Amino acid sequence: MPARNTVQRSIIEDELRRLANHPTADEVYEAVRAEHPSIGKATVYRTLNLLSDEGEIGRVRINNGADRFDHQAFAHYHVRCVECGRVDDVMIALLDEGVNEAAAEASGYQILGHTLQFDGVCPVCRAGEKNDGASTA
Amino acid sequence: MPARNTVQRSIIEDELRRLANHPTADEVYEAVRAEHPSIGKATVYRTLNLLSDEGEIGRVRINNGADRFDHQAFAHYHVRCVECGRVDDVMIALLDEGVNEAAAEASGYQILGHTLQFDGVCPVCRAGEKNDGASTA
DNA sequence: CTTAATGCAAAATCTTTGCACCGGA
DNA sequence: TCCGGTGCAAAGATTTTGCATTAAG
Repeated sequence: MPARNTVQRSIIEDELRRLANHPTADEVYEAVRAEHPSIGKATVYRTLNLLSDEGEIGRVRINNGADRFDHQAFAHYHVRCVECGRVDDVMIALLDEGVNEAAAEASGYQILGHTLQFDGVCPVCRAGEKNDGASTA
Repeated sequence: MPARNTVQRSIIEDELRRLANHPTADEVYEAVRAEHPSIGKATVYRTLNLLSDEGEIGRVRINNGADRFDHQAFAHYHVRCVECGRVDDVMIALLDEGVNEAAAEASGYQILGHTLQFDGVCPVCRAGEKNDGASTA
């Protein structure tokens, strides 16, 4: 396959693992640039795309705009805070295969997989709005 | 509740219902503009956002770029064709509430809801690539 | 009459691409 | 050597915003 083992590539992969959470491509870029100012944004985007295509890393598409990348390649679910936009892992059992089969029957599609994303309020934001109502930033 | 009942608003809502499928904001805009050339793109985007915030319509975020809007407000799932990008409804039973509860426990979030999106190949695209050779990795 | 909603275009986001040069295998 | 990778900036795609004007209530 492709993949030439460049320095940039491991730097980016490293940084992603270090950020550990679910950074956007731009956040990875900023982090990388902090230590290696000469690395270009395009390289970060290209590399992240490459890695996720290869299955080395995961990509989480969130309702808030930017894609986020996940250092964990194996399938798992995510939850997004509707208040602050943070994204965390949801380590619950994967849905039964029967769900995919039911979807195939209901839609006529050949189902390749699924994505389950939860929406909620993270512990921090819950604490911050003890009261309720008006979400003031 | 809607704030002000403008003509544009019902035109846009109407058009969305007529398109029926899962058009992007831009597709709605084009359709609306065909009959009402004076309506601006920003109004379409603003109205679509407004309606989905109000829960009048649904919003589906897809992996291929633009958001799509759904004239059906009630919760249901979607499948996206990885070949052509088409989006269709998947009318299967909603996941058990237990899933949300499990997610809440696993993440510490207060879970408000979830989104389940399937990826697959639509009937049309499957027909177009008859020979598959079972090489689906 | 009041003021939210509209329309237009410019601005803001996020991501990809063209091109010349560089470095890994 | 050879050609994919890189860096830079400009181009693309999508969505939002500022502001004067219009129209709903």
